Amino acid sequence: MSPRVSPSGAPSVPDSGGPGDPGVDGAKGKSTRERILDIALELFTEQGFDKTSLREIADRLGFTKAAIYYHFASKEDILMSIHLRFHEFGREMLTQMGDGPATPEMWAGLLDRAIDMILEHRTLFLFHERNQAALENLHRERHDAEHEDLQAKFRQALSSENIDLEGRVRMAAAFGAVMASLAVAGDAFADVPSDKLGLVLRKVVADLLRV
Amino acid sequence: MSPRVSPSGAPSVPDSGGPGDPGVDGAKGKSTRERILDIALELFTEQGFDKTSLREIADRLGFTKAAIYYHFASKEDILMSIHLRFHEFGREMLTQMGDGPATPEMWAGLLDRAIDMILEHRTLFLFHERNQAALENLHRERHDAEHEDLQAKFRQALSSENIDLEGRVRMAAAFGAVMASLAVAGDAFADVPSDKLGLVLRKVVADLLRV
DNA sequence: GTCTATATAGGGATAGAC
DNA sequence: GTCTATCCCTATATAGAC
Repeated sequence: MSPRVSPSGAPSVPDSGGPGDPGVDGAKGKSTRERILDIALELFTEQGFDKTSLREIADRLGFTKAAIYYHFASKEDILMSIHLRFHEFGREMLTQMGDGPATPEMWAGLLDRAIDMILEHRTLFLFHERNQAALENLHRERHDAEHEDLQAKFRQALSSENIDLEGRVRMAAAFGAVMASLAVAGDAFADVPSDKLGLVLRKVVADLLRV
Repeated sequence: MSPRVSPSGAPSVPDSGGPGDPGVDGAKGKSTRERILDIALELFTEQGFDKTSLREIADRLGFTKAAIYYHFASKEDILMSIHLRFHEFGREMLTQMGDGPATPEMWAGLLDRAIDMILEHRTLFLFHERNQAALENLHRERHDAEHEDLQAKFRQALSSENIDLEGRVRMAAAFGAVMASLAVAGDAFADVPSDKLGLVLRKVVADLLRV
């Protein structure tokens, strides 16, 4: 318990990963904190969260595991930080949905954005696919209100009274179709240019939702 | 190392879960081995493989964790045994595919069967969804030739030269659509009767593959 | 900001009694 | 077929030096 606060007063901004924000030290690239997150994302995606030790992460970066505790309060804190990057996208989707009842048209628009996001952050989405268990444990402990909202909205849309069963199944199916094509079977289409793949997927989604 | 062989000479038959094979002891239901697998499947699906200890499994069954080692050589052996149940379905799909090039029609037939299987063994598929990382580690150690075959065939179909990109994406999408509707968003459609859900899904798949 | 050294716990696995 | 007792290792996490 008694989580230690990150020493740098910096808020946990959604680091876009771009070459934007300069590190605290040299003018050179990313801060140590971000470098830890990058390596962690890579290893967690490859081997899974539980099978990856802090030692492994530290070794890759050239220092010892204890040093990590300067930047993060715990191993779970790292997991959470990565999850937060992902969460940004969810928030965007949420606002886009508004609070009216979900319609197939809206869903199509949502997935349209999602396709771009997934294409651009493939590993991040793959990470979520492959670490569902660890992430659920995370939410069981820390009750993230924001996450609940998102999840609830999602489920609500999929159980909406206004839409018949077939329509709702089609919505779920469209979502799964996108995820499977981009994240899960990712390396099967790895050589396909993103724009081309995106184009086909949009067609598939439109077809599926009949819009 | 030096894996201990299961004492009961029984081959690891694909226990269908039915009330078929009587236990060794009383005429009453399942053998201890199967009861362990059932509880393990439940806990692994709920909390994840790594977050579930042998102690937890044993507690649920009313004995201590050491007793488990009479039935299984290791914790991974339990994971493997559960995975083998799943593998039966893959094998069936494999033979159904034959060795000719995959066509959308064949794929539709494949998914037609898959829908039934998933509907009937939802938790088993959900388990696989949520423990992808642990399962991949399993295959990294023990080189399962059969599994390689299945995986290879799957990828091969998705990268087949005979089918254009859109066709292949549609195949991947169809698969993802089914998985998402049945396993991932499972509780959203939990109250929907299986036959009704299956019917809609078949329609969606046919639509998606244009057959 | 990064390090060494160390505390502590929990989990997987073994040996052998009953 | 199930149990107790125990070994051993790894991993998280802490304290505090540089």
